[in-house]
Amino acid sequence: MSLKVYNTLIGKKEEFIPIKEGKVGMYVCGPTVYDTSHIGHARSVVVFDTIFRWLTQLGYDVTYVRNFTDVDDKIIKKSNEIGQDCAVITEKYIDEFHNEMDALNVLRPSVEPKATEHIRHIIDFIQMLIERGKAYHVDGGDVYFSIDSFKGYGKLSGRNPDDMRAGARIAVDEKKNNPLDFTLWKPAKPGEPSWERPWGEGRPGWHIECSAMSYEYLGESFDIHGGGKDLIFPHHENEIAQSEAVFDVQFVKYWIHNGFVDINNEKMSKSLGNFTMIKEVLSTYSPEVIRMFLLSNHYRSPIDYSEDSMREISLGLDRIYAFLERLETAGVKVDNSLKGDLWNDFSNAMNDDFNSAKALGLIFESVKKGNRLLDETNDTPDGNILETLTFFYNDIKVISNILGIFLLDPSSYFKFKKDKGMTDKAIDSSEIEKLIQQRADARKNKDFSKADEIRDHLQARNIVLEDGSEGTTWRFK
RNA sequence: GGCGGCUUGGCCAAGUGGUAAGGCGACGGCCUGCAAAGCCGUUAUUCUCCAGUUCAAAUCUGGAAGCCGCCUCCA
Repeated sequence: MSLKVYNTLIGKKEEFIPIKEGKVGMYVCGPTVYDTSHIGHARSVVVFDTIFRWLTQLGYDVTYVRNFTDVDDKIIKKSNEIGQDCAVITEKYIDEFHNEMDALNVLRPSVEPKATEHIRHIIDFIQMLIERGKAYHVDGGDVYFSIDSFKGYGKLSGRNPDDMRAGARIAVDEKKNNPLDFTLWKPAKPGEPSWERPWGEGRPGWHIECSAMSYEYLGESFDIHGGGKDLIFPHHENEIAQSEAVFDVQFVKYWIHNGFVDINNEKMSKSLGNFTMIKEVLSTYSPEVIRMFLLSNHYRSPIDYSEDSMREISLGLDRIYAFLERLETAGVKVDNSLKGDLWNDFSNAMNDDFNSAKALGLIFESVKKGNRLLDETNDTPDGNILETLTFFYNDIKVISNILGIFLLDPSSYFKFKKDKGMTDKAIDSSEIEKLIQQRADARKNKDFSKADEIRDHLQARNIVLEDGSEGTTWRFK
């Protein structure tokens, strides 16, 4: 089965055929680095990371570009507010972004260009647009893209420029030929980051960065351009206009857009004050839980963040790790040469527009089947059953490298959870061990009321005891 | 106002023409001194509603209702 992707440009799934055989050029809009990243940023990055991994798995030589917007009004505003140099701010948030993405198991893209390091290319790009009559500069130093000079404007977002012109929400700017014309270059105020240009000292607009940088690394025409749904208009529409106005060839073949992370079924927004930051989530849940959550819905659908949904995902991840641990205990070994039905089904799911939600369902099915086989053989499988279980184990391991989850050794996964609980709750394990020992003595003497008393006491502190064949262990509720 | 999307069991969710994956929860069982955990089993004749196309529809068409997003910075 070949890869099918949903292309925003045509509004449906189609077969993925790269422009150059065996190679894929992919550009994804990265963050504007002026603030802490939220869980919505994480979704976009994790989704495209998974897509990047899958394309690589399929054997494509992928050049993956994800930019940093490090010159922007919001950065300048922040700089003025806190009295720090823009470069200091952007460096800080780039570091933070990298740390968080590393924690989430996100692979570094092939290139991570910064706008400020490509001003030369941006200026050249604007110059080409002006020369072709697609852009114009006005008194005061602004340079605008002329919407009317590009006939395809609106083809990605399905908008008609004439309809939009009537829209009351677009502020009319006397200097623009058409109210929809957008900024390519804006004049700088004293003290702001700026670069010298024939048409005035200033800085680039947001949209032109991506056209210039994608051209630099991927050329006039490339395979995949991604980003959040909210970027379709105007950002990506404007990128198409800029790039196609200059080169006169199709800019991007496949446009891929991810849905939002909602809070209580609404988009996160400043006005609602419902942002959930990545670092906040990381302080509560393991990175794999977050990653699994982000991949548990189809990438184009909205996904609702809540404590409940995170708890559910966390339990599901425990289930998978418990199965892996059980396989290891039963002596099932990884044999990388084998690929089974699970891998096959998983591949089909990923080839169907990167359906990671379905893929996770398939894994749970295998977990269930595998547990049943282990039950039937009293955890001492051999022959065909051992082979089937080896297939499961192998396939899950290979899949873990695509989804970026359940990569840990099961025992370290469970140990991590416990250690984290102890740190968070400031629990001293030796005290717990002492109580467990007292309870064990009571049980030996058949003094069950005392034993239960100790257990209840610990339970009140969110500590649950588990009596196993090799003694009592404890964990957090 | 223009454009787009969504509505599947108690909750989350996959499923784009062939007769409802999966997770959480709940209930029953195994295990246990009793529990807990783990495992197993059961849990939607039905997919917001109405009409239509079809041998066949959650899936296609038309209409209604509700919800969400974009049109301004936004992943």
